[in-house]
Amino acid sequence: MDTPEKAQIATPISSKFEDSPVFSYINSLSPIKPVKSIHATQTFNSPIFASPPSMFASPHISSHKETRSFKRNCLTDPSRPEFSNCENEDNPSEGILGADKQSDLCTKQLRYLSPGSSSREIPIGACNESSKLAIALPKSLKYVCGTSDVNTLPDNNSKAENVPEMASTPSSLNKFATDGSKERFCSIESEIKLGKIGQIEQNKEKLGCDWEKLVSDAADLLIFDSFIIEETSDGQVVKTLNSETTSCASTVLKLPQDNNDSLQKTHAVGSCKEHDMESHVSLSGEAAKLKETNQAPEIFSSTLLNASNPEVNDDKDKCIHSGCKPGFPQQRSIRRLVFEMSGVNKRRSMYNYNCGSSTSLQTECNFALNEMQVVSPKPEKGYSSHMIPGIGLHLNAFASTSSNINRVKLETLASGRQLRRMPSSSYSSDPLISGQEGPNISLNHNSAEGNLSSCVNEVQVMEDAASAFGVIEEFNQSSPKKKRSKSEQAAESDACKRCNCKKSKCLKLYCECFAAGLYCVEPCSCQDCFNKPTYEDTVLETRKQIESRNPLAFAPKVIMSSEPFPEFGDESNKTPSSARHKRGCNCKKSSCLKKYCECFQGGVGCSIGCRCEGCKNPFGCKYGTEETELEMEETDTSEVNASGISLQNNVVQKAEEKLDHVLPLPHSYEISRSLVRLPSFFSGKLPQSSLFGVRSSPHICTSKSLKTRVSTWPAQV
DNA sequence: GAGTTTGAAACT
DNA sequence: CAGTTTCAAACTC
Repeated sequence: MDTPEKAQIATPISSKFEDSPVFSYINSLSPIKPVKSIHATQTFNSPIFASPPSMFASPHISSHKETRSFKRNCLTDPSRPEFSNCENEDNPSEGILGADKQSDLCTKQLRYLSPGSSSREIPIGACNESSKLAIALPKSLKYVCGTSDVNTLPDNNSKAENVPEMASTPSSLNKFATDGSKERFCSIESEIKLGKIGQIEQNKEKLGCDWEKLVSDAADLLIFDSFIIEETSDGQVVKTLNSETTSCASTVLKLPQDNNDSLQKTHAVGSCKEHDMESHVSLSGEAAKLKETNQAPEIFSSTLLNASNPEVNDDKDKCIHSGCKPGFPQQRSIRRLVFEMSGVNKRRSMYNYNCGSSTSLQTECNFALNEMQVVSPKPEKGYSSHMIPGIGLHLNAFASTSSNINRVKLETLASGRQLRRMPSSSYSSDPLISGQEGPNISLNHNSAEGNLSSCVNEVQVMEDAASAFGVIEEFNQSSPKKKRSKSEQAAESDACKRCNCKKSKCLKLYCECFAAGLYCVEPCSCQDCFNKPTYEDTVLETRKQIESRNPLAFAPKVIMSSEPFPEFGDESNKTPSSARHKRGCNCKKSSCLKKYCECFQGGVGCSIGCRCEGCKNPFGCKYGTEETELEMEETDTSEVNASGISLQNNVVQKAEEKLDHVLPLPHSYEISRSLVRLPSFFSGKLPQSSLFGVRSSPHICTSKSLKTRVSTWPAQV
């Protein structure tokens, strides 16, 4: 079920690679060349990854991590097409684990490796230390390939002990044998690195088939690491990284069948575990991988659950969210899991859509977001609770992107204000959500032209919207500080509050929680709720149905338009950005001035896509500047209530003021302003670092956060 | 807190 | 696709 995509992607690339003149040329070259070519390939494959020189090491690395997962998904490392195929990987394990475990095994492996991936992060330090890693890792990796090959073909004996059936296995291995390019690389590298890799070899032999299976992932991982190192390295920590990687991998290998144990053990590995957050990121990355690989959602979910829970528990104390109750973090994790699981399915569908067109932007964004979201096992500061209903978790995920984590931290450091705005700054551990994530973000930025950038924009939009709401909120409050803090408190206390469904059983889009891909939790006052882990199957099934009906049902409702809305004048930019509601509103009586209006609720202007009547959306009237202005005048002379048109004038202005206030950094300041004033300009063109580094706040991006901020003010309006 | 309004979601 | 119904959030009192 999962292989098709991979196969499709991997095979073509592989053949391409082999057929290309470059390939033959490489073959004729010295052993070292191939390595470089591989690197080049990776680099080439990861145009998205091409992260701009980052000022901070950690973000940089993070981006790579994310990149890696992405690479797997979209680009499929040409160097490992054979490996990419789960079937092939699993085959070797069949004898040991059984067919039913195959998918599980893949998943596990990915997961296991994820901790190892954390080692990548460790390498941050290591990276700095060693410049050779880039080479060493790939080599070791290659070596692995070679090994597997060797083991499979000539040296079955060694494995036979542990894995008698292995000998027959390896269609994948056979592939290796036949695949000259790969094999050659592997063998060559093996020869070169043989001395250094003795350790690995030993492990390999011990591990047997498992090793082979892991190799693919490990290879990817290692290569990735090397890649990272290559960029950042200048030292000689090659061994360190190898050892780390090895240890991680070995750990993984040793505990392939026991998810829980393996996970824990993996974390136990010092090198792998250095940072919980890091681990989370890795985990998320792996999760994304799994999704991409179409691994069984259940497996993933369960695994993730197991894996995440412990950490979540650890984070219990960290849950500073006022609304959070003891144990709530767990719930949140569960909720998130739901989303993740569903996200898997979603992603599949979405992924297909990505290839499409109209929805590609959104889809990809969602995709990325989903990944991020998935990864967010560590709801550090009540992020999940900050989701904005209707806007979609995707954004949330995006906000909480693992990549963001790093950046967010940096941001926090840069300006304390961020803390207030983004209490979840640390939450960053969350995914892609971050929205799919720091690294991802980097990727996004790098591929500025890509849809991902749009995703970023989306996030930004949400941020702006949130800010705008905050502005409105402040604007409407007589004693800003006091009331505001009050409202914020209320909002935060409400952050964990979710739905209030009575008849829908929380299995329809009416339900905020369900729509957001979350399980209902304690704060919900729903009745007869089925949106609980207990009814996981039902939830997933329902989601499926809804998605089958409308693939974008769970997609973000507010999307960033890469192109400004021509129909709008410059003033249309009253919207923080060129974001628009994906489907448009249909307001008739609210004049798009109340939260009944999804556009208004999302902090975006109405577009021609809206069927609203008498639109007065302060964020941008669908009729355009002229009409908006006209209406403003009319309202001015007539009955502009506090919430009405007056807001239109004030929203942008206040937003800017607030932004000024909020963003102490001149740089961010300028960006913010430009975002507000020049959506078209900003869309996809702002420097990544600017957008995400300064302004990307998971908190803001979360639908809940937005909601939270907004929740108090409409009434006041 | 109860009741009303509103528009999205769901249904036909 | 349009019309109607259902639903829950937003809003008012």
